[in-house]
Amino acid sequence: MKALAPDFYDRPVVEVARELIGCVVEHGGAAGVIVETEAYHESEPACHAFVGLTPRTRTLLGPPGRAYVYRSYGIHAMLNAVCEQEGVGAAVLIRALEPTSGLALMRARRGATGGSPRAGLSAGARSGRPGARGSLSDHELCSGPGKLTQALGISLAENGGDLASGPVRIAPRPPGWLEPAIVASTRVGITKAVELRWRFSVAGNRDVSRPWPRSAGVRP
DNA sequence: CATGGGATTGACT
DNA sequence: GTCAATCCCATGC
Repeated sequence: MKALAPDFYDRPVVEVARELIGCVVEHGGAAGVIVETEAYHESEPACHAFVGLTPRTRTLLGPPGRAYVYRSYGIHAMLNAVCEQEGVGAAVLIRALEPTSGLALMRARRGATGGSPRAGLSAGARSGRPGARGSLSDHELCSGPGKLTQALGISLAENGGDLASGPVRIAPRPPGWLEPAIVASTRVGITKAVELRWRFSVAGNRDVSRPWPRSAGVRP
């Protein structure tokens, strides 16, 4: 699989966020097409790099084309692609994938421990719902930033890795994804700079993490 | 050194 | 809709 070169990421982060839609993320024997992204830039307060260089933002301020992986809510790993020139804190958060290969592996990882502590044990069995565990649908595997890292087996150990050489790799849009229908909307789960429409997703795709707000103008 | 807050998810009321 | 889990790290004494 041919990966995107570092210079792909060396341009305005919002542009890269849009261009990454349709590209393929691969790790741990599984892969999926990116269907949702968000851009973050040091010039706005929702970005971790807003505060400048700290141990946490070292990768974020480093050279483009690297993976920035951090832990969220003490539980989930978040995968970002570092963008813009070295010294500028900017990254694209990969928020959702449409699974394309290694689905059995994804399902195994998602069903196993590693996500929410409660996921797995008590879940489905007790609620009586058939199959809350062990039989996740394809659309439940990678439809969220924490879900996709779990499905691909991406952990904090991958922080700083080169996205061209791996272990986490990103490849260009495959045939059939050359011109995705992209919708822009506001970012999810943040409390600052909420007005920026820096979230991009594939219109109508079933693997996105959350429905589109009315303002996005997507027809169901 | 102590504290507080998340770029979330899944279970439960 | 509400809520807890859980840990890294930025911030403030």
